Amino acid sequence: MPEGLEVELYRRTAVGAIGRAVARVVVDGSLAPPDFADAVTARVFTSADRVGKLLLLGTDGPTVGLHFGMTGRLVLDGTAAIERLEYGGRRDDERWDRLRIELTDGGVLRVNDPRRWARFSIDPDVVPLGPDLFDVTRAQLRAVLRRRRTTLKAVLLDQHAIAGLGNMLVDELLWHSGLDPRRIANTVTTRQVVRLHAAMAEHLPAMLERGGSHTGVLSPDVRSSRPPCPRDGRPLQVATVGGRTSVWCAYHQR
DNA sequence: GCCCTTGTTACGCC
DNA sequence: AGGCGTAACAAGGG
Repeated sequence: MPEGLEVELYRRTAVGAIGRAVARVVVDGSLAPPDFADAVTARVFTSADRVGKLLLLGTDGPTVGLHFGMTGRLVLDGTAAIERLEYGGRRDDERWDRLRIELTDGGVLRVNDPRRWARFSIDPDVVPLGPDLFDVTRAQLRAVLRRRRTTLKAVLLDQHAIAGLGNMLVDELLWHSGLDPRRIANTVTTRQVVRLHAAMAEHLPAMLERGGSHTGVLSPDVRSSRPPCPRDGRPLQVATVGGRTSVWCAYHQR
């Protein structure tokens, strides 16, 4: 599913639309504001940025916001940013195109989303989002955890706290930093915050290089088949924490 | 054919 | 008041 890493790959694909003009917009009206198509038509793309899971396409007019939900894929000129998306559809079926931005040079920028959880916006408000997963400082991470009395898992999934982490990335980072997802956030020690921040700095870029949030130790097949913990051979636990299925090792994550 | 999956929001509770 | 937990949502796939 598109977490911050996948959306960063989408952003890199979207860079290919910079300098190109929009001829026509076809959009699923239930996923965008009423003025969306008019606001984008005849604009020229000027930039491709990202905050958390939100892709921001600058134009010579407004900024276009694309959010991909759980199964949204970005396709530019027939080339998908990610071919095989975890939990995404098996095919790139035309019926699942929720947004088609046809360019004057014959190219097309599409969002293909089987489950219709993508959302499209004009000049989206990024203020409520926390610091981006790649930019968050150790001090920011510490401050965010300090002021919350809910589970570590819930805080890290909260886009207002840190923008861009999803279920799989959070489990992966907690596994690397030896922290139990059920820990109450404001009981995490400074030393543990340092470990968590170091895990983000090391593993987020590494997973991005490998192709996304499914390339970690707790990969989707590990999550389903549940072998012993690759670190210490103890059984992995599975339970709902922070409202999401969580996988962790009760031996080395405390 | 039931049930799992996810990100976000709405809502009720304490 | 406001933080927290949970249900609901869509729909393909196992």
